[in-house]
Amino acid sequence: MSATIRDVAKLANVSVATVSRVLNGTAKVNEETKNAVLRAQKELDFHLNSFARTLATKESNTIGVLVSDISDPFFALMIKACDQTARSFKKGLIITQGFYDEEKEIKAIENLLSHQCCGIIAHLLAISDEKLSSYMKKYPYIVLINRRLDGFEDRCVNIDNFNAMKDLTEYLIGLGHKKFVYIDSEFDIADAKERLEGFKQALSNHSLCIDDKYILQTKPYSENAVKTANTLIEMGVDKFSAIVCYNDSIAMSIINVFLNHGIKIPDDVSITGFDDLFFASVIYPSLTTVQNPIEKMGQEAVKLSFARFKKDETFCISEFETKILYRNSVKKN
Amino acid sequence: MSATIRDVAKLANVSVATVSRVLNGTAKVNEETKNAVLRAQKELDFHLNSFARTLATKESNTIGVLVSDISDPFFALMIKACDQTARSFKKGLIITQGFYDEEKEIKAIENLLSHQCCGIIAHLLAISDEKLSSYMKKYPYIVLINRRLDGFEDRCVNIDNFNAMKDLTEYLIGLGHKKFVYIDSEFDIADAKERLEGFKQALSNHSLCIDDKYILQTKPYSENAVKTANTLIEMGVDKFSAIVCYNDSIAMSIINVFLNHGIKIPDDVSITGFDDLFFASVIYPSLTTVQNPIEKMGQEAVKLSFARFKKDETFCISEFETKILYRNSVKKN
DNA sequence: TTGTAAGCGTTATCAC
DNA sequence: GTGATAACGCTTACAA
Repeated sequence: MSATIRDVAKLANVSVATVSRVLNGTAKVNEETKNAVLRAQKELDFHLNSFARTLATKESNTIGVLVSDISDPFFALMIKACDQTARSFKKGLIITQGFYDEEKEIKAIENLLSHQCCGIIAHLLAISDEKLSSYMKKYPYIVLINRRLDGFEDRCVNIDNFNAMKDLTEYLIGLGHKKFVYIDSEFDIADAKERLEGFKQALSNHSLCIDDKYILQTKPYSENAVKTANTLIEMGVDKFSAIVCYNDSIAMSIINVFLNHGIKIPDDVSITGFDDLFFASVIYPSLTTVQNPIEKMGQEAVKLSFARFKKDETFCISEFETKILYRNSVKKN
Repeated sequence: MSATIRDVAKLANVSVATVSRVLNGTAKVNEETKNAVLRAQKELDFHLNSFARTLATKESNTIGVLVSDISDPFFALMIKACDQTARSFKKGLIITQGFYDEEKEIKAIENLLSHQCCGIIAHLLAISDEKLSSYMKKYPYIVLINRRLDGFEDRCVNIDNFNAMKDLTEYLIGLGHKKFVYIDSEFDIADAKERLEGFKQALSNHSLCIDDKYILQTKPYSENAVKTANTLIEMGVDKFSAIVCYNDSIAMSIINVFLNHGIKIPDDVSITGFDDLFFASVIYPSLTTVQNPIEKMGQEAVKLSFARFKKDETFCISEFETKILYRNSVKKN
C-alpha cells in the first residue's frame, strides 16, 4: 500500500539505485537527477522501509536498552542519557523491561537480540550469573550496568558502591551517630551486597556494631518500603538515631511515613538515601544521599557497547565517581 | 555470521518452510520433525530475524509510543501501561521522545513510521495542528493522548480537564479560599487552556476574580518552577491563600521552595496539583490533586490504535474519569 | 505433512 | 554518474 523505492524510481525516471543514493547520500548524484528524485519522494510521501534497509545492511538503526521498570525514575534517567548518546550516533533506542523476573529478563534480551541492535545496554537483576555469562560470551557487545560479572569486568559499568556507602556511613559516625538501622534491597545482587558491606566496614572501622534485627530488607521501590517504615515505628524510633537506606526511593517512603506519624526528620531520626534522584533535592527535608552518576554511566555504556559492536575493543571505561550530597535529612550537631 | 533459517533447515534435514512453521506455530508439523527442528535451533542458537520477518509479513511486532520525555514520571507511567497492553497483543514497544520541540517531534513520528509499527500512541505538544492533521489523515491508526484535534475526536484520548479543574477550584472556594494564584503551563496546548478555563469558571461561578498578575506560567516540569516559587515569595505569600498548579511537578517544586523558606503548608498557603504522580501521596505534606487515569488511558489508547491498524473501526473510547484526591496540602477550615 | 520458489523493499557490486 | 541485479532472511501460496 505504501510507496516503495521502485515507485519513486519510476516516477523520477531513474533506477532504484539512484534513488537509494540520493536518499542515503552515499554517492554523488547529478544535481538535477537528485531534485527529480526528491520531488518524486515528496509527491509519493515516501519513506525508506527501515526493515528492508536493516535486512540489506545487517545493521539496524537501533541500540537496545534493558531495564527493570521504566517507571522507576532511576531507570528513566538512565534511558534518557542512553538516548542522547544513541542519537549522536544516529541511532534510535529500543527499550525493553525485565520487571525483576528472570524469565521476563530473558525474554527482554531475546527481544533485543532479534532486533539486531547495534549495541545492548542491560540492567539485569534476576537472571543467574551462569545464564548471563552465556549471553555475554555469545554477544560481545552486551554491556552491563550496575552488576559485576566475573570474567566480564571490562563490560560492567559500575560505581564503587562499597566505598560510597562506607564514606557516607563514616560521615554519619563523624556526626556522632552510633545506633543505626540499615534498609537493604531485597534483591540479591552485587550492588546491594557491596553497599551493605561498605556500611558494615565503616561501623567496624569505628568499633561499632549492629544487631541483625536492625538490618531490614525491602523491595527497592517506594511503595514497598511503607511496611518497613511501620516496622521501624513499632520497634521504637528511640532505638536508633540514623537510618541508612539502600536507595532514595526507600528513604523517601520512610521519611513520608515518619512525618505522617509526627516523627521529626532529622531532629528525631536522620535518614540517608543513595542515587540522588530528581526528587531527592526537592522533597522535604531534602535528602542527604550519594550522587550516582547514572547519566554518565548510561552515556559511556552506549559508547562502549556500540564500539564493541563495531569490533572496536580498544574503547574502555573505568569506574565512575560518586559524591556525597550533604543535605537536610541528617542532623548535624 | 549468525545462523539463518536455512542453516537450521539443513541441520534438521527439512525445508525452510517447515522450520518457519515450527518456530511460528503456524501449521501442524509432525512431532518428530518438529523436535528435529527444535534441536537444530538450539544447537545453532538460532533466532528468527525480526527484520526479515517484518519485511515478509508487512507487520512488525512493535507498537510505537511517542512522549515528550521519558524521565518525566507522568510519561513513564503512561509507557508502562502501554507496554502492558502491548504485551497482551504479543507486541513490543518502541519508544521515541519529542522533547517539547516541533522538529524533534516530527523526527520522532517519522522514526516510528519507518518502523512499520502496528499502532502509534503519541503525546505531542509542539507540532502544529495543521501538520499533525496531515499525519492523522495519512495514518489512520495514530492515536493522540492529551490533545484535542478537530476532526479526529474519536482518536483523541482525553480527560475532561475543564471540569476537573473547575471542581478542584470549587472545593477550595468551599473551604473559604478567595485569593488565588494559578500556575499555568508555558506550553500552548489544549489541556493547559482547559484547566485554566475551568479554574476561571469556578471563580466566576462564585463571583470571584483574579488579577492577571496572579496567573503565572512555567514549564511543566519541576526544575523550572523554582523560579516561579521565588517570584511568589517576592510578591508576598500573604497576598493569596491558595495556589492552584497546572500539575503535580510544579506543585511539588513550589512546596519545596516554600518549606525551605519557612513557609508552612498548608497553614500559611494551600497548594494543589494535577495528575497524582507517584510522589504526590509520598511527599510532605501529601498533595491534594486530581487523579489522572493516565494508565487506563495508555492501555485504551494502545487497544484503539491496534484495532484501527487492523482496520477495525468499531472500537471506540469515551472520555476518562478523574477524581479529586483530598490530602494534606490544603487547609481545611 | 512437507517442499519449492516467489516475493517483501532495501543496499551494494558490478558493469557501462 | 547511472543502471542491472544479486543478495539480505524470512513467510506463504501452491504443489506434491
